[in-house]
Amino acid sequence: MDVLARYIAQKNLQPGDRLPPERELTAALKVGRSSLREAVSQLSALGIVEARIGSGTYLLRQISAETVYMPLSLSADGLAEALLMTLEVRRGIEIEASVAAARRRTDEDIQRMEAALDEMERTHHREGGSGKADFAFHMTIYDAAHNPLFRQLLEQMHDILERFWDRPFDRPDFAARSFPYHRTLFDAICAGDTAAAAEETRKILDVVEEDIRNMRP
Amino acid sequence: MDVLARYIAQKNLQPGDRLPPERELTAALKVGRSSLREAVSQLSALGIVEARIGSGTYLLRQISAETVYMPLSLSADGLAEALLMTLEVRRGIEIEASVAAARRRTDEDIQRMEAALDEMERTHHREGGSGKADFAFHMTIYDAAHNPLFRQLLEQMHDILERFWDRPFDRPDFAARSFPYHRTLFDAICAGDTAAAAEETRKILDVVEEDIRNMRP
DNA sequence: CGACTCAAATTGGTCTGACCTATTACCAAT
DNA sequence: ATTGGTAATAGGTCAGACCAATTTGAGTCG
Repeated sequence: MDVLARYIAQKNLQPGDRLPPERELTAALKVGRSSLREAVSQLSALGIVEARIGSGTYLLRQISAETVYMPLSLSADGLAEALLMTLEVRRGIEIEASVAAARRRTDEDIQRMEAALDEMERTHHREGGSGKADFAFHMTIYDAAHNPLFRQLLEQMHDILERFWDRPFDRPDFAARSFPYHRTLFDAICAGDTAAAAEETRKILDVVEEDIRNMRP
Repeated sequence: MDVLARYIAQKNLQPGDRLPPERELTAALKVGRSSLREAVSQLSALGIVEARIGSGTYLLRQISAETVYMPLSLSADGLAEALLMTLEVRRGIEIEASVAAARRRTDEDIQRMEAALDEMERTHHREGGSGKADFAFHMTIYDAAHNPLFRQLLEQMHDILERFWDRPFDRPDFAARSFPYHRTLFDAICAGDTAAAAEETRKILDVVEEDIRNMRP
């Protein structure tokens, strides 16, 4: 796997790029196809690469020689319980992300966040719910924190939750009461007010938690 | 990989147990050896399993049918940067864990936490450093939060970081200044004072962050 | 000229069987 | 009881064949 990763890094492949076919890689790296496939298989398990049958193997995330891999495995029984448990963890991470964003946001970050917030408010007034626009706004906050782990963790937690609970974030009224706090959170981050940023984030997630509890049968 | 994972879960294998040899597994799961090896390879990349040549393949962490895998990859310039990034995330999670512990700790939790704290203080006065006992105390807090995700996440983050930085948590003076805050954190959790628990946790991690920054070349 | 069809080439996925090397287990000699 | 060496065991690698899904492109029809 290290040899393959080094090859990818050295060729300077970008996310979306296609790797050479396996039979070519075996020649280039001078290994048998089984070994090569095990390496690809590992990168695939780590979410670095995606193999599409008949098409090719594609790079999903950029890697370098210094890339550190941090595979986590989580188990919980019961969907609603699992959701509430992950929400609790998410609250901690999300608050810290907001604090970091308030501390490190650049002017560019502010522009991106405001654009996403405007888009979200438009969608909200037009369709009632926010859904994807809401998530997009939060993503701009993670990016403003300038720590890639925030985005990776929260993005993947979001993905996983969405897979288990049928469209919880697309319901028109879901977490609607959290709507006004998004603007106040944005203001706090702009002002560099870490305490207020933490507080507004907590308010948003409290609404989400309440709504999840109410949705539970 | 799913088939293999299901097999392990169904056989109720525990961490440390040895899996059947590959040639037997191929028969049991009715797949070729290459496919089986790719699955093992993936579990190995995810840190679930460890293959030791000539000896066998061993289970490292328990898995179940509902286990979700969340592989993260972090590219930073240098290990210290990576450590600081993960520390920032860890701070968020750890604070939330302390808050949850202050809210939900039982009498049993308090007993376990106090025992671990006493042990840690003894070790500290005897050897100067705390090391494993420190981590053991924090683990009792995660358990007192009564949300298994906290322990799983923080335990794994700890493991992974330890692999990359040579014994950072065993240095005699590392994070020594955080020592008194452990007792105050324990008191806050006992008293159910969530705000104080958050504050003391933050103090501990601030010391850790400072020490990491100072250790940097 | 454009859209559709279908066959060939490409590409990842699987299986088999062979051989290598490190580890472990066992048994005989001391 | 200890030691030494040998055989069995187990993971690691390689080669070659075949399968199935996708992509490509030539040819055909409207």
